[in-house]
Amino acid sequence: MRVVLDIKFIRQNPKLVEEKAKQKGYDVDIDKLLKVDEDRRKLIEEVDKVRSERKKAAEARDEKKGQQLKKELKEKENLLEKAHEEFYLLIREIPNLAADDALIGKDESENKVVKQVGQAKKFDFHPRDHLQLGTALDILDFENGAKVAGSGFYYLKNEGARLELALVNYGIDFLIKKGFAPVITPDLARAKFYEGTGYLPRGPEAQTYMIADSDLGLIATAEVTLAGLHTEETLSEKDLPRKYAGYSHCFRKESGSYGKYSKGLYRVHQFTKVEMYIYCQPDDSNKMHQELLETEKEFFSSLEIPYRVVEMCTGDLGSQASKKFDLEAWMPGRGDWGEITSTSNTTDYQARRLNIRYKKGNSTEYVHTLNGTLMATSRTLIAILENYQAKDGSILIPKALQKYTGFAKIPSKI
RNA sequence: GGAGGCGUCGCAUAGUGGACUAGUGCGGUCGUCUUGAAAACGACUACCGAGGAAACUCGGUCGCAGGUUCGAAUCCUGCCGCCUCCGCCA
Repeated sequence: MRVVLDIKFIRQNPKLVEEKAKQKGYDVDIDKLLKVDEDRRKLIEEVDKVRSERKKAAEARDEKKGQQLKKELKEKENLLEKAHEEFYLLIREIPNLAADDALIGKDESENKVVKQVGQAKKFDFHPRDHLQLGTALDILDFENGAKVAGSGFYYLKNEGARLELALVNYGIDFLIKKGFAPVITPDLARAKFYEGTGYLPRGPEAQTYMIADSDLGLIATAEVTLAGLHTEETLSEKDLPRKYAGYSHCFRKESGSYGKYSKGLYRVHQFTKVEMYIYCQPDDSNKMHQELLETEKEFFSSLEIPYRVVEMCTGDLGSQASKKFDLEAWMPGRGDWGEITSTSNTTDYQARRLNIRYKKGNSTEYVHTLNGTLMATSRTLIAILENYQAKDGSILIPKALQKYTGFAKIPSKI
């Protein structure tokens, strides 16, 4: 595991790092970190010195001295290893710095709606929720999903299945036109890629399904596999930015999530997602983040689904992000807005942990990485079914999507 | 799933316990020569860490992690990956 923030930067700006972490709601002990860092560096010097002596003794074929140095080295190396462990334990807890222009706030209640596109749709009848609609139309089947895989799993059937495929195809085409390279990623990844992207694959809070007797987990987002794509690589300046449109299934435990807002497709254990992921030069990442947000907006505008843009405040950024925006679509079934996309600028946080760099002139630097949801099929289906429903329970298909579905309407069966 | 082989610097290859301070070729960069270019010749050509204002010094890295040894690219164990053959199978 590599460092999260540059330790040299932390040494030089301890107050700033502490304050920025506090804005995110992280209580970090910088003094302890710096103390451990100092001890660690002292031990490195000592170990290097003994190794240097060992080398000389070996060259002189001095067995007696060599044996003695070997013992000494072992002791010092053990101390150093302990110091390293302690150091990494502390430094990995330090969150990425929020951007200087990030919205300050303590939790999600202080997030801010920065834009709204379209109006919360009004119906001249009482709108049904997607679960009622989908079940009645025989396109969505949670009952058999539960029978076969458990609560939170579902079957998409008939026009439902075709709708998901159409959304994926539309999404991928949409991104290809914007210069993204389409990629189908593995749906499983080794634990180090979860850690590298800033997710915890194990532990009580973990969202990830791990495969028993292995180091593999089912991915919760293609962000993990798309970041893994260039792990341990040094890219060249001329192939940046790299933009990927990743297609994958996503698996989430969602343990402890209940309530009316978790109903139906809103919170499920498996869904399909088209994810955008960008590697770029540090100077470009703000611009790229805006592009990701604009792309998400354009996509949902094209589907004519009402949405609003929410800027996350520092308390809701998580460890990885320096800045983050969500799109929330109008969901008539619940009569409220619900999250459908999220885009983060993770600056060099993931790049440091996964060692993804690029050559800039003579020097080698960490890239910046960004991610954004183009579209998760489950929640997009909610928005389409609920916003496009007619009084008789039939569903109109958004115009932009008709070319991909091959039908313009799901006829009522009510 | 079974058997065997392999993993060395951007690429190709040498190296099988101490002179490896990892050699050589190709590629690349710079220079000399040239009106210009080519050729030829010469130099340089990986990454990480610690110290230092810097020049630089020291340490580590031969797929990854351990081990044996005064000393490991080289020997041993585990893991990862690749190749060949067999079996099975969409």
